[in-house]
Amino acid sequence: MCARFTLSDLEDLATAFSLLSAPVLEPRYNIAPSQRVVVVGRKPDGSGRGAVPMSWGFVPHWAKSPTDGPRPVNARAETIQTSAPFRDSFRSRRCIIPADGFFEWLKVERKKVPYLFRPRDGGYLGFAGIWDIWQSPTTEPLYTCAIVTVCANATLRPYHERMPAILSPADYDAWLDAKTPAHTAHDLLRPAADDFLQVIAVSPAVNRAANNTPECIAAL
DNA sequence: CCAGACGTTGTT
DNA sequence: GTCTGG
DNA sequence: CCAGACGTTGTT
DNA sequence: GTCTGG
Repeated sequence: MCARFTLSDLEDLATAFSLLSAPVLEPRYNIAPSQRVVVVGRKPDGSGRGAVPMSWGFVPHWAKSPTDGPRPVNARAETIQTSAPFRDSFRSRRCIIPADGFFEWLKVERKKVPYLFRPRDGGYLGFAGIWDIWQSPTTEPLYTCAIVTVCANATLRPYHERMPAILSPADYDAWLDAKTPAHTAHDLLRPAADDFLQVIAVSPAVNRAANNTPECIAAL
């Protein structure tokens, strides 16, 4: 789940995440794997939050190359503390990936019909994420991230078994703080409340990753 | 000991 | 069918 | 996630 | 990097 999302309403991004600025100037209606995403983290000196662009699709720091092996866009909460690629990042490189909605598909008569899920009352989603740096002697460091998934809630269940872990704003600091104990951080990974998200049928325009227009998030 | 795998989703 | 790129 | 490409030999 | 299988 969550292999496509949107970040279109930039007006309040900075205030929603206590950022002085965000590395995004253009709205994004159709964010797909391998593309650049905004990642919110704690500044190294601990003085609040910062936003950094990263590539969506996790590459562990020990990978032989970024193209050797899969680049998962999701990490299962159930196994994130023990899986080899993810466990170090879960301990010390947690982040929040802002969105204003995400997409799922239903297969209807062999066609993929997309739906947009977003907060019923508007505002942002903060996906729980993890990140890592991959480096080689001859290239720039590659920053990558993945979105943590949990079981679907009642809203998602007809569409998919999994959903992104959506943090409540009150938990942002604890999630980002590398000093937060792993079991405490893990307790923050829960399905959203059943009444939190609304479902909106949208145009198949979103199916093509190259389509990055408001049509992708407009209700049919 | 070294060599090789390590991750996700969906679909069947 | 399966892998890669977006 | 979906969309799109995927291969060879020989010859230029 | 670290763990598993041979």
